[in-house]
Amino acid sequence: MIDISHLRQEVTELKTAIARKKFECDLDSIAELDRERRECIASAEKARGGQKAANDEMSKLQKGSLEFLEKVSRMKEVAAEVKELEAVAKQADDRFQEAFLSIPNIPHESVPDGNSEADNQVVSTWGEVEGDFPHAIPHYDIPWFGKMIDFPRGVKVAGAGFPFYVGEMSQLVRALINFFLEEAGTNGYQEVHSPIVVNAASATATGQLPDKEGQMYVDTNEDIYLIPTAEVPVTNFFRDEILPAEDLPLKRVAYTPCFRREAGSWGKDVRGLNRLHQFDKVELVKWVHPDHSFEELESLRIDAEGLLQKLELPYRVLLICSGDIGFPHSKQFDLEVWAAGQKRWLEVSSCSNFTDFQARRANIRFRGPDGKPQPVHTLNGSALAIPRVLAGILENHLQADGRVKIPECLRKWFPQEFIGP
RNA sequence: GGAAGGAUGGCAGAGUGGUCUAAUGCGGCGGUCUUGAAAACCGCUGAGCCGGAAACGGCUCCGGGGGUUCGAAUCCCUCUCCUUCCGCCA
Repeated sequence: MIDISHLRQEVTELKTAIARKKFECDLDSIAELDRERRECIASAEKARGGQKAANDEMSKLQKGSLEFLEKVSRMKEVAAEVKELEAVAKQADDRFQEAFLSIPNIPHESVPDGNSEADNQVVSTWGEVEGDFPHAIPHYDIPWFGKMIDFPRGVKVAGAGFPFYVGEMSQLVRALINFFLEEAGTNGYQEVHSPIVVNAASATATGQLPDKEGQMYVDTNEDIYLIPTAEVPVTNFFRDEILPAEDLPLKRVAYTPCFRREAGSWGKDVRGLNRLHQFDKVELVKWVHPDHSFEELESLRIDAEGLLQKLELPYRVLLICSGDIGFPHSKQFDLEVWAAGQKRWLEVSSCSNFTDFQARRANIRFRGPDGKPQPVHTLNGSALAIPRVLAGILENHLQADGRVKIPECLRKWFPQEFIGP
């Protein structure tokens, strides 16, 4: 949800900004709905005020008196009128709110123009990208891959996209989770262990509903959703709260499984670990003062990048263009690992500043210097998504003897130097 | 799953149809007094929306939604959540 003053006072600027996102959105008629709504509310409140004043007088009259009875019959009309005007006002308000909620967040001025992912900018690259990897093969073609990550049994037990990680591979997953959590702790993020289901209110606050309903697994009996990312429960931790200004910035990290139906992407890049219905991810979330959110986005991205560097994985940083950025995002960086075997980039992290967009929906505020509550800015970033990092490790660290070298930083939780036959 | 009782301001807790613009207490903020502090005393004390340049004024909010009534924190329906007891259980 954007700041309504943009709609009232800077429609032209707002139009330009929204147009950059390639969203269809009729701001003129939404502004008109706002005017209608305010008119209706004003007349309903006026009528209601009159009714209240009359009621105060009535309370001073003798209950059964002639004057009282006269007044009752007169007030019946007023009551009906108030009811009618209030209904009209509520209708106008609902119409406006629904339309208003459909306005996407404003892209930051530093976000480049563009129509699609083809226009995303490569900000930087790190490591031996597209270098000399004589043994490189796609991770799913490594001879022992199927033994350690069992897809057929996952299909039998759950369905496609729900593999088992077996033995040393399971330990490696656990090592990655521990490594990510511990690094985040060092960087000042407090660890939380979160619910992995959320209610509709939470999913609406972060923007999954109504926009991406089809992407989530839902239990209609309980009206709860399996989370597509820890962003949803963790951001909602402070929903409907006013945070002490001195607590900002607040930083949290959570490991959770994530569930995505991936409807509509059937058959697209789904081999091996590239795209799963359930995967593990460590997520960073920040609530910050509005003045510092874009600096906080930089440090968030640097926190995520540090992990890839310690894992010795070549990667690039993409600045997502205005046409490819998400509905609630103001600015977004993606981190992509170079998968040397598949010879393609795999997205392992998305770091975003939502400015006040989620905070307004979620009603997360802090007290400004004037004592008035105002929305915080929220940010989050994967650090990192485990299966694709695993794919990166398998493809980039594969040795001539068919084993895979495990990065030094994981040694604490995974004592062996190699994994494989 | 069964039964009963609850949900009121930052917290505790009154209020069962008409100055409730919600008592009282605690906490918090400001002031008086004091060398300073404490105590005591005095004052203030939430959120949203509408109008307004502002000062300020109005409307809404007593878990959510709906209803009854001229009038609802208060009565009715419904949903959610909490507590206690019983049952089952990691």
